This record gives sequence, structure tokens and C-alpha cells, in this order.
Amino acid sequence: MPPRKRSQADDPGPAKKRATRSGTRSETTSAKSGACVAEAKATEVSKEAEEEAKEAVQGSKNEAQTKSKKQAKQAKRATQAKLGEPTTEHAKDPEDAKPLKQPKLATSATTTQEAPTPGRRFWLMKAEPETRIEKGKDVKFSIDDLASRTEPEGWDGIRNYGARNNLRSMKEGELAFFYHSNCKFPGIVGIMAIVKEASIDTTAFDPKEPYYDPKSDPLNPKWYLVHVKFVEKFNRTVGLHELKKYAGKELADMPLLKQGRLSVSEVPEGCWDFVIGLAKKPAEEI
DNA sequence: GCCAACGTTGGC
DNA sequence: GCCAACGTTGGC
Repeated sequence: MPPRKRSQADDPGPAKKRATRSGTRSETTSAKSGACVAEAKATEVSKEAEEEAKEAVQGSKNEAQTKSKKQAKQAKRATQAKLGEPTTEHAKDPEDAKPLKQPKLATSATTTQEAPTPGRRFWLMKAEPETRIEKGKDVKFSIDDLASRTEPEGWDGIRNYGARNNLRSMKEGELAFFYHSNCKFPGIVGIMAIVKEASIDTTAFDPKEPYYDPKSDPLNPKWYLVHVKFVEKFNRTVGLHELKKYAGKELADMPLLKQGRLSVSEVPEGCWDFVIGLAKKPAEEI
């Protein structure tokens, strides 16, 4: 599905093609015993971590004293890497499993009444629509593939902290652009909806998976996915080249254009609306 | 296939 | 904790 590493390995391992994506590998996929157990365990663990995190927040005073150094460190790193949780936070750090605290409240709704309802945010997620074999499996995933699904699709394979953090702050009901990358005509091709919030991406634990991460540990999961469903395919692709025309203007704040490599990024509401406008433009006006 | 930009790793 | 070397993304 989403883009990833290019190991040239190509070992023609067996592989029920599409295993990765065909999945909807949510907890309902009770078939795979091993992975499932792992997931269950991992879930527990992450719950614990969640509890810890909560406690940490509640007892923030004490915590501030005991952990302030650590936090300072993290903050610094985060700044350095500018992508959120970076480099060293690996397996060791239990904070890694910390789930979605309050994402920064969204722009517009920040000011509105009842605090606990952050505004809806918008996203952009990349996938490769053209065949590419990774560890014997085709990682291709296009908007047409998504459209053909009858069940929510687990957006797995995200192996970048910045992207992951974005995944983890997605809320059910939010919308995302589907972006075709690493292909002839890269660009935004349609819209999907988040139908299930972050859960553990168990493909990280399976050596046969294209996006296996030997450093991830079911007991302290690093990688997450969300489930999405198809909403709409645009009549035309809003190409990257076209988007770039507005990079200094209407789309100045579009992370896609500033940090091209992030496979899951946020789209400011204004940019969202603007892109929709582009997508609906009659051909003559393009 | 090239390569710029950026992320990650590991030595010190 | 810095930073050089290495790896990956993804447009072209």
C-alpha cells in the first residue's frame, strides 16, 4: 500500500499477493493465530502504556519533577527532527507506545465551546498505484483498489515517525486525500474517510511482510495503522505539478509541498477546500 | 536510473 | 549529544 523502502531483495517468497492490503487486518481477522495473539498482547500492553500516560498527565506535577529532563530531551529531539518523535525514542522508550494524547486542537474549532471536541482535521495519504514488488509481494495500491473494497482497509506499512504521529491523531470521520505517488502521474486522485482510529500495525512483526520492522516488538509496538474507506474518486487527477503552481500562494501551508517525503501529512482546511476546487474545475479551465 | 532531500544509525 | 555516513523516498 503506502510507499516504502526499496530493498532490491525481490526474493520470490510465496506470498498471497495483496496479503498486506487485502487484509482489513483488524482484530476481526482472527484467522492468523500467531499474529493475532501478538496483537492481543500488544494491545494490552499498549493499554497499560496508555494508562501510564494518563497517570502521567494527571500527576503531571510530580511527573514534571521526575521526568522533566527526559521530556526536555524529547522536546529537543522533536524539534531537531521537526517531525515529532524521532530517532532515539525506540523500543526502549515506553513513551513510544504512548497513544494519542490530545493532538493539538485543530485550527478552527479551538475557539469553539466544549473543549473535548477538537475540530475536524484533514489529511493526505500516499500510496503507490503501480506495481512494485517488495519481498515478493506487490505493494501496489491505487484508489481503484480502495474503491473495490467491501470492508474498511487497514492503511498499513507506515514506518516513519512523523507519518505515524499523524496517523495516531486521526479521528473517526475525518477525511483524507488519496495521493498516488511514485508513478507516471503523481497527484491527488480522490477522497477517503477514516473509519477506525489507530490500532497496531501487526505487519511490522511479520518477517514475510514487505514492511517488516525487525526492531519493532509486539510487546512494545511502534507502528500503527488506521482503517479507511473509499469516498470519492475525482474526475481528474490533481497533479503534483499543478499543486506546485500554488505552492507560494493558496497552498503555501501544504506539507506535501514543503516536505515531500512525508507519506501521511495534514492538510490545512483552507488547502483542502482549494484542492477540492481544483478537482472540480472543468477541463477547459485547467 | 539518477539524485536531492531528508531520516536514521552509530562512533566518538 | 554531535555529526558523518548511510539509507530511503519519490519526483523527474
